[in-house]
Amino acid sequence: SAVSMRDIAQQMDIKAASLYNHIKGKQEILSSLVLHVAEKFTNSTQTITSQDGTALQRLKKLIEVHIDITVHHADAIAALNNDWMHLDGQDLLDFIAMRDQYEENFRSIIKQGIQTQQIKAKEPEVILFSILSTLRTLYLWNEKRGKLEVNVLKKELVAVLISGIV
Amino acid sequence: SAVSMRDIAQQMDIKAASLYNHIKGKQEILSSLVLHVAEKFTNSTQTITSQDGTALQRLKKLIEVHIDITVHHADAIAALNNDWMHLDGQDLLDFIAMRDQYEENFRSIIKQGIQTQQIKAKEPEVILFSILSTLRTLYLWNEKRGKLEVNVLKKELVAVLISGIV
DNA sequence: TATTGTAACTAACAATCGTTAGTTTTGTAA
DNA sequence: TTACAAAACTAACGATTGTTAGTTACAATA
Repeated sequence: SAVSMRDIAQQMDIKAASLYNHIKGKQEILSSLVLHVAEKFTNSTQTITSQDGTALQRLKKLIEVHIDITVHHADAIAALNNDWMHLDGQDLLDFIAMRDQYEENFRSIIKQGIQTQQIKAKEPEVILFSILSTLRTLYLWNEKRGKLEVNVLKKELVAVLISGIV
Repeated sequence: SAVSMRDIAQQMDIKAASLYNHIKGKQEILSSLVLHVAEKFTNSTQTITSQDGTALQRLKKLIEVHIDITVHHADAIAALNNDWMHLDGQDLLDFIAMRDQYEENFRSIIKQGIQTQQIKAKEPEVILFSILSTLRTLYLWNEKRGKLEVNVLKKELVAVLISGIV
């Protein structure tokens, strides 16, 4: 609601009513933005989970893929993070299902790592939350900052999230 | 804008107009929520920065204090995280000044740690961003989850953020 | 040249927003 | 019992919202 249809139209140098020649309504803008990237995230974890590798290799890959998607879809991710709860009907249900699946895949990789003793036996939820929080906020920080080169960013962030800072 | 004055009034079992016997307007609700906790955060970093101790001791203390404030002011922190940009006039300027000061204190502790070699020589901004993202999102996760006991939460989170997970 | 589909436009709608004015109820102190 | 202040109420305001109806401009195709 922070952006009106008239705001959007103005940015496109047309009138608000003209938007309706192209889209069904405001909700469609939101859902096409959000569901599109949500699928990307969910599909990528699904792929990684189904491939083989140690938990740590998978976790590293997961972080790198998340960074890639973030860098290439910063705007849509802003919508996803802040406005997913304003999706309606089936769109909302679909989003929640995808988010749950994404988190569940993430969680299972962490648990696998704890079981094989590659990861220290901490509360898995604390680890999951800590990593996910950082990744989900990356879109904000990446444009504010002087934009590190993507590969440098990956390397540094993987190191900090996995090995800590000491 | 996701919450109307009529919504707020309904939760209080009064009519919207009656709110104006107690407050000046909607903006006052926002600013009193946000500025109050913002001061808490900024004051606490200021105190820690002025006390002595190694960088790592300070960093640990900083994380613990942030967790304390979060647990005790979850609702106001939701407003701070999501709606600080809707503050107006001097309130907005004050908030930004406090936020900048908070981050600057955080940053200087990290840099101090790198200089004394207590902290690995990574990009300080990546470390700052990673820790702050996690702390800022804690309010969301803390109510969703089964609420770990505060001291357990502190111990686990400090360990994950500082020592990593391997 | 005539036709047709795309995409712009103006004007207006019903709903909702924050807020104000003016009035009534309620509880406490004199 | 009276007086007064606090806090509730009703009703309405002007502005803004998403959306629709109806119309016009324009480019490509037959």
